[in-house]
Amino acid sequence: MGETLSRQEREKLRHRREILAVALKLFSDKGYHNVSMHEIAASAEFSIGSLYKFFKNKEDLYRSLMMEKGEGIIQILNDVLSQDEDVVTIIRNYIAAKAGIITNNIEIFRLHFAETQGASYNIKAGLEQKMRNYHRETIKKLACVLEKGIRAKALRQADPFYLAAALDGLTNAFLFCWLENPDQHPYEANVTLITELFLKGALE
Amino acid sequence: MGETLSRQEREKLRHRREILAVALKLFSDKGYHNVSMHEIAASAEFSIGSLYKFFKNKEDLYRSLMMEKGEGIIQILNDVLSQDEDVVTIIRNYIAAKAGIITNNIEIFRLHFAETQGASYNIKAGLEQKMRNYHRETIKKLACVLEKGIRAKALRQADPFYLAAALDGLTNAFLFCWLENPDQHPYEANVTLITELFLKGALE
DNA sequence: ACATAAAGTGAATATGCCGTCATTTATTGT
DNA sequence: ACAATAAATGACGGCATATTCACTTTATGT
Repeated sequence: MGETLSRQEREKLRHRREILAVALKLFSDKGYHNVSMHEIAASAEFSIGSLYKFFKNKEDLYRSLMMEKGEGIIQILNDVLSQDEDVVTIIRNYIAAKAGIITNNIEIFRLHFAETQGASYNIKAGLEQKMRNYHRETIKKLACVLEKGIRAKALRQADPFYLAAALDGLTNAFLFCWLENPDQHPYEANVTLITELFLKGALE
Repeated sequence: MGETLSRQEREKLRHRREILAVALKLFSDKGYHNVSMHEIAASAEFSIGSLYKFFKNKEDLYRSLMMEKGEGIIQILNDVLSQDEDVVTIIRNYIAAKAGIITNNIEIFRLHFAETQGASYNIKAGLEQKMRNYHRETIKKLACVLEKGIRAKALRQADPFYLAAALDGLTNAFLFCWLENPDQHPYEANVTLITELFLKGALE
């Protein structure tokens, strides 16, 4: 399909993206509730009215932000988990891929963690549900990969879902270290340690 | 010190605690910003005016809530980590203790995760800083314990801080499973799996 | 019984922000 | 050059909610 967009349409898209980028920065710095539409408008150098031409309301803006970034991320992880490699290689690739994803999306993650975790029926219920499902799906996909490893007697006999959750948690731990102090705790430098820890444990 | 409080003083404290309990419930259900002082007042069966007799403002109420619960929790973990036992036993006790703590404080954790993670300078800056320090201190204390294990050649040669972070992340992963679905993923049932995974890894 | 203090109340105030819409400015086609 | 259409503007209405304070009720001490 030769999606030929007119200049005007391309400009419009660019403006939309600019607004989203500004909003992401502000939200991730200050939190959803502490950023006003006026502030976003001013920061993006548009009028408030214009914001409402692009997005139905504040929630819609937030929703668009999360969904559009989120889908790209899921895609990447899915690709890694669909590779035709042996389990250990895929695990290593998964750990490494997460590094790249986070590096390119710190703000999104900050925001996601700030607005989402725990609170079950916050506003944006539908969206968070969807994001959570994405996450769960990824974990499940990871679990499938691990299950093959278990059946091949490469991995320990255990519920693959828990193994997947464990790997997810392990990587997150290092990611948090890194988020708190990017210079002192570079995630990428620890990919090997994470892999080793997950596979062989902390003993000896 | 025989802190003899008059009946009136005891009542006042009780009222204060009741308000905090109600606020915790509401906050953890709906998120800080989606609960009004009026709602807390009504739910606690006090007038708004009374709330402001107890707490300077909404933020002060929240702050009190987090600090008072938080300090108790830190205390428990510190105790576990100060036991005079071998490393592996302490690790197991730590994992188990976390189960108890979370069981008794689900709301606090929901709330903490919802309001705190990631967003670096949200409101309540001072408080979150303090909470984060508490967490860091606990991790450090855990790291000290692990370091002894490393020196004794019981644990793998690695930065003890990272090992501590890893254990923290691993337990959190299971806690999240449990938070999302308490019946299907009881944390307590998995203490052994967590310990095994941390010590020996996923390989088999 | 009475005075004094403490606890409790809620209408009223002040603030801040979401979202609208009548109007202005820019762009396109003829 | 000139409609006709699309994009952009920002003052303003309306609403939710934090906080105050003048007042009422309850408790305490003499």
